[in-house]
Amino acid sequence: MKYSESFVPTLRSTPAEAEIISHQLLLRAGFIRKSAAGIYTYLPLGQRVLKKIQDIIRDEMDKAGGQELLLPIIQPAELWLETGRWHVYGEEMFRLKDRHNRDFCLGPTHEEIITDLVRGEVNSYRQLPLLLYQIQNKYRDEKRPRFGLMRGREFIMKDLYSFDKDEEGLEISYRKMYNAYINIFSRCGLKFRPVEADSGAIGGNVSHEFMVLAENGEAQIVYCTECDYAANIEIAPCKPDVKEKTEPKFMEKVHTPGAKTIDEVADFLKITPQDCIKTLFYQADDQVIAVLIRGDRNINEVKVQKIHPCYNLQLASEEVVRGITGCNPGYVGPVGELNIPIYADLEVQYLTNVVCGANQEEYHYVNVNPERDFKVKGYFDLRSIEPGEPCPKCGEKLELARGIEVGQVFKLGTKYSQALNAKYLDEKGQERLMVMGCYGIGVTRTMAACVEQNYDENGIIWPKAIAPYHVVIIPISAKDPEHMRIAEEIYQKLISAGIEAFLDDRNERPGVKFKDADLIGFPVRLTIGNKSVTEGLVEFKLRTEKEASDVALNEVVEKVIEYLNS
RNA sequence: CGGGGUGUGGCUCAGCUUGGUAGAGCGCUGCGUUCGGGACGCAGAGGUCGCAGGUUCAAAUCCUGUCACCCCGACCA
Repeated sequence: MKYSESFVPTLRSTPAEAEIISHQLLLRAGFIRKSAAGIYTYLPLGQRVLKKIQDIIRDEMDKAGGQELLLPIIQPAELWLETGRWHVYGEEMFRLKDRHNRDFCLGPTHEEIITDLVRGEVNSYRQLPLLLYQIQNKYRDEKRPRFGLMRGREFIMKDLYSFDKDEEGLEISYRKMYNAYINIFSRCGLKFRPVEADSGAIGGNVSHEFMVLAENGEAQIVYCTECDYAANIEIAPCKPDVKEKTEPKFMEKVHTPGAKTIDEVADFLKITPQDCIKTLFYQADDQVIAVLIRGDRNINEVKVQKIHPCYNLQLASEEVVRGITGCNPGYVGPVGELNIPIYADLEVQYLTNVVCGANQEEYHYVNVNPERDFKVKGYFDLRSIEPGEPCPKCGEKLELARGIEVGQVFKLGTKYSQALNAKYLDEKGQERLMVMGCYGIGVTRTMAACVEQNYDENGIIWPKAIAPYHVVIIPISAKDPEHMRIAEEIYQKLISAGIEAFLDDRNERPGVKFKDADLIGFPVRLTIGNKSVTEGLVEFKLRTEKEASDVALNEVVEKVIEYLNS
């Protein structure tokens, strides 16, 4: 492609709407443009990158036995009513009606539609296992689309669904996908980590997320410095810090004016947050529950939701807390009759003579002892793990990192085959439910994640495998016929050799061309200048390197190929 | 959905407090000088100031409503 004939609108200044680096650079370098909040147009360069990612995905899916198909975006409400998700999905779903007033939605995911397909066509164990996938747009009316491609309302996703006879079959399919994902993200040139994950609303019990490591990733993960253990912080199990019980003392009510937070209370009473019980009230659908945790710990809401299943869990409003306790949330505690379920973190049971709110404005209790002074529904692992704690697998130290979730694999089991009655006849003529798995990759998010991980102050640094073009050729002066002739010659040679070359033939000053080349992030840059004319040398520079080197004209193609294959 | 903020040429922004009929830089067009890291000069093109209503002789500016977009929180690939 020649720059003069291309549609690559680069921007000098960063559009005000872009906050994170991938959004800024993809806009500036002419890869994407926004159409509406969370909805983007992929310009030619962006589309090229997406296609490369998709091609890698296709290759690995096919190798793992997947078959590509294409499911509809517009899906009938009936299927979603059958699984109950028409209501569960709520506001997140884009809904529409046809002219006959029938309900449809834009598919946020495709479990329903694929299970419907398979239940109609597959009825014998001979037809299983089946691995079907698509690369398709997904629609989710996010409460808050943000960060450019990271959280869009329309995005491209690869989703594969596995249908197996039984759990053993599912295990095999799951392994295949897990390994395929490792291949895919490795080939994309990403630094990533598979981690154990929560299966969330999609359902199932076993799940892994694939996290691209990036400083401003939204997800927090912990990983072991010794073994291969890694998990989303949401599910990493915590061992309680067991403390020796001391002699219980008399519980007393003390005046603690203005001390509402744990830190303020600890400060006021000259104790540490570890000597406090933090009491939080949660709205769990239409019920209110209380959760107790040691003062220095953080509650993990995913874990709370596991032991108290509900659709929606959020901190209760101040009014609700007042309604139950009669006081400000800063002075609440488990002592006394709350008449709501109280759950406590495992560590709470080891506390003796600690402090908690007295359910009275400006008062706390001291020398509170669990079981003696209050009862709970049970002790569970309800907190978030912290860096430095022991690995649940080997006991060594855990470290914390941030990541961008680009893929997730789930064992669904029979959740959808049950709801949609997807059955087959086994060898004995017995009717059995298919056992399913689903496996997603956010294609557009992967592109953004890649930029988050590969950039410098001048622009994007694309990994070779997914760069929109391999090489940019810059003739220093478009007016110098010799520069142009040599540039054109190299351009043609590269193309003949199957290399994706981009010739910057614009009549611009060299600085402009260098800036754009860096911004766009071509892995290799070839500069043709006077030295090319007089000495037959071309400047060869890698986007990842600071320094350039001179290469003889007739060795350039070879050198490029050598680098691209390395 | 709660909280905060912003809408003025393609992009970044000033003007708004104190109403008087729209500006700068970048980008774009033409000519000239330049030419190895976002050049310079001259001459141009381009804006119903998000939209609707109101106040006023007069509204980008004041008032009301509305829409869009961005950021922070709770949910997700």
